[in-house]
Amino acid sequence: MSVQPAPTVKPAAVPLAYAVNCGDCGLRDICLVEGLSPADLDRLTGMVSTRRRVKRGEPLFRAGDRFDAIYPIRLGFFKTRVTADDGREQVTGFPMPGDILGFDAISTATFQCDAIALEDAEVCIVPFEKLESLSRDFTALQHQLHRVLSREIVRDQGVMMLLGTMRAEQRLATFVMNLSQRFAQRGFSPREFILRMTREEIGNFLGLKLETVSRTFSKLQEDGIITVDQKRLRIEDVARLREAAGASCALE
Amino acid sequence: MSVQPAPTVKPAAVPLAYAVNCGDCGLRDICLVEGLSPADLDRLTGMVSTRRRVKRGEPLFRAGDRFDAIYPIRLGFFKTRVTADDGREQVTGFPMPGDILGFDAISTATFQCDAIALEDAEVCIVPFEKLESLSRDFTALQHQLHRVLSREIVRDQGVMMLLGTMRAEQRLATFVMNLSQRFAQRGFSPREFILRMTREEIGNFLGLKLETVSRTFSKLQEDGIITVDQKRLRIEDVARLREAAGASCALE
DNA sequence: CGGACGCATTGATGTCGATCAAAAGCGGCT
DNA sequence: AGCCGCTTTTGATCGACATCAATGCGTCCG
Repeated sequence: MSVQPAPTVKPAAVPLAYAVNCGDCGLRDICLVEGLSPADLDRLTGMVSTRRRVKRGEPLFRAGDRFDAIYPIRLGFFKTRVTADDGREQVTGFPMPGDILGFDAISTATFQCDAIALEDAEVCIVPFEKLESLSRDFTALQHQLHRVLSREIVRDQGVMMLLGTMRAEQRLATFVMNLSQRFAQRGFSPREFILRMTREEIGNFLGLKLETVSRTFSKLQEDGIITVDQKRLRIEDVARLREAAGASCALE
Repeated sequence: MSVQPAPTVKPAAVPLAYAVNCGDCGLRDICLVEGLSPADLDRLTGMVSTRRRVKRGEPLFRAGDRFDAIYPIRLGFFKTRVTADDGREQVTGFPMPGDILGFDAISTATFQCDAIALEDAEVCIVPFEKLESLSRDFTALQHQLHRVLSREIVRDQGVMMLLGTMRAEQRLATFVMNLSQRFAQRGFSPREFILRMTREEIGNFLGLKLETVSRTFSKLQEDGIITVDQKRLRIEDVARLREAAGASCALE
């Protein structure tokens, strides 16, 4: 099976690629654009005319790189990863189209994590100075920027909850619920999708070893809650999956 | 011993309390104020004339409360805590003077966590709409707000690294190193301080049980790295503590 | 076609931290 | 002072997940 550029089930109404401006972009409701007037949209679009493609396995940026833009994702999954001095790595998330990369870099003007494309991907380039400048003129954009930054903080709290208080099965169920919801938000099937990341990457994110991820997938499958075949995952019983997740799947 | 309003060792030059404006505040270098001109400071000060005291054990805000201001801490330790539907709790941090509470609330205009005072405390009240408005006029403030939001995201990445990859001793050593550094930044002794939180709260933050925290403190003490007597902690060997922390103590 | 490599699955065993339990220290209150 | 409750410490045991190991499967490539 070849690497697919988008999740299994394509939405009827929302062609993700090839939009030429933010107003037409299928991701407008998720990205920076919410609540902006058409005229405002034109100004925003003018700013993000540049795009960048990233090949599978390659970094969009690395920790230490100089920061000058944030990157809304147009296409493809990424992983973000921080590395400690002694080499320990922690995957901090799996951003997908509509999510925005680079907020960790604002504080020091230097990226603090690596962003690696898990498949061939494409991002918008939003020069941060321009964004700041535009958001001074332009209240709706300012609000939206602050909301998106805050949303990232809330997401991180959810991950802390997961890592700090959940057992393996709950972590994995929460992870699957979260992916499902995010696919749904983007117009894809919440019931069946392709896992873009390896068991090891999932495990690293969830604070588990890859063997535990594999075993736990198998157990959820034995229980009839999901079906997993390699990277293809289907949710068979949403209610019981939610139950297994402990009813708190607020990672995003 | 009674509850002390400030850490053990008082700095000579920086009286924290009783500053009447942001320019005089001992926390200016940590809080929102960095890089602002005197005139700018006056305008900022005008906005935060209100303060609020919070008694030990009481909440400054709770999850679900309506958001309209952020709260730079002037005095006292807090804990922030998120609660899952099923009652699981996760302490997400121990903010201290100079840290700012409430950024999790911007995205939904509703607080997502509880902020509980661990001792009698005092915060500034910064109405968020006014702050946004002022930061539109006022580039340095806008930058600083973005930096502080981003800093919070980076901090959270550090916590994920801790919860996802470290073993108990490493977690606790990292925690102590982090407290030490934050005291140092604020002009207090990095070598000796009072723990404002219980073993249970530490454990909850670090993803450990209180017994494990206690045992691990005892072990670090046996090894001559620290001395702990109830809530009083002294670092005896910074180098070995750093080593035990795995050389990555970047929680803040 | 066949071999090699990366990824996933499954089993056997080990270990760190959780859990259960008891006792002691300290602070607060009457 | 004296009692009570909360916090902390320490010990004994248990269990979930890590670790070590072997095998299988899919894909890529010579």
